Amino acid sequence: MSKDTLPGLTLCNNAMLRRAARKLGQFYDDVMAPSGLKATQQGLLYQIHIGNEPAMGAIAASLIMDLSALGHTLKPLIRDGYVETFADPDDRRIKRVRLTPQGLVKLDEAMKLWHVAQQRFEDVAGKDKAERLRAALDEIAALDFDLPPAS
Amino acid sequence: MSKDTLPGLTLCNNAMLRRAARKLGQFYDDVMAPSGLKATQQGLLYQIHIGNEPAMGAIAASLIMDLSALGHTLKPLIRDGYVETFADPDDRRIKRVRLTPQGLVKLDEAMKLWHVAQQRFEDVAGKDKAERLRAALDEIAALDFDLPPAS
DNA sequence: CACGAATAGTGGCATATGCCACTAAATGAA
DNA sequence: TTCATTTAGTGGCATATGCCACTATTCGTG
Repeated sequence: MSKDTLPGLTLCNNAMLRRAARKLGQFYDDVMAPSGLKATQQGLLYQIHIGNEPAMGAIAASLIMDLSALGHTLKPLIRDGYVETFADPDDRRIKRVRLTPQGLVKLDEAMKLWHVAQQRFEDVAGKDKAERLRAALDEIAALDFDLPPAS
Repeated sequence: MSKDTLPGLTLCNNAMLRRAARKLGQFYDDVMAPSGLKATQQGLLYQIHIGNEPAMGAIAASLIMDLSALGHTLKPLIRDGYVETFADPDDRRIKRVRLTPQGLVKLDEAMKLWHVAQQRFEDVAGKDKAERLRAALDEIAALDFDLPPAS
């Protein structure tokens, strides 16, 4: 195939996903900036909030995030006093996570901005389209790419 | 709203996008691992390849990526000898990028793996669904979130 | 009970991305 | 031509994510 007629990056599912994620991330981050939180941090605080003092592993699993990545991401939030951790009394391997009172206040503040971004997105993209998109993304997150065992 | 009935993260467009991106990224990275390249790097090499010695700004724009982020991402590829840069003779502010011969070889190798991942994804997700998804993601990338000027 | 296997996290290292302040180069207007 | 402005990148700093090797616990079994 000649270079001039090569298909663009529009063909790679992964590349398109990342590109859209950068775009949307920049927008949400922008709107949330006044709170001092990135959209990812707001999302993480929210996830912790709706969980029942979730274990790190549980959070990582629901966000489809590497456990160590979660640990790293949590650090600035702990440092800033929004989140605290404690060992599960029944299984000391397990570390549970919860919001501090300040974390709760900050989350409230951030959620207001999140609503603005979310609303703006749905206004621009269309509510139906947004909903269908989220459903499609949720499906992808649930896919199983494992090849069946060779035997 | 009570904590028990709070909606999950399934409602945030941005969070869902990032979550799906992590999932798919892990899969593509996994398949491409034998080449020593991450999916992002393969995508970047490809983008450079199909461009005509593109300027950094042009690459950043088409990937919707911050210019400085592109610079950072390029560094390991330059260090490993896959990519080289040179100043545009007509405008020395502009830095153009091209693959080295080794970069071209590496890209070929990576593309073979990319095809495997891409094919597997489409087998599992469905070809139609994948195509519709990419189209939706492309639309998002093209959206304009700016509010009309206040005046 | 003793010990090997499985589970949950941590820390180090590397890439992915962004923002901001700063520099170099090109441009346009006085 | 001169100088303010705009354009294109760079470097530093910070977060986002992942993998791997390693430690601490718990569990299951002989």
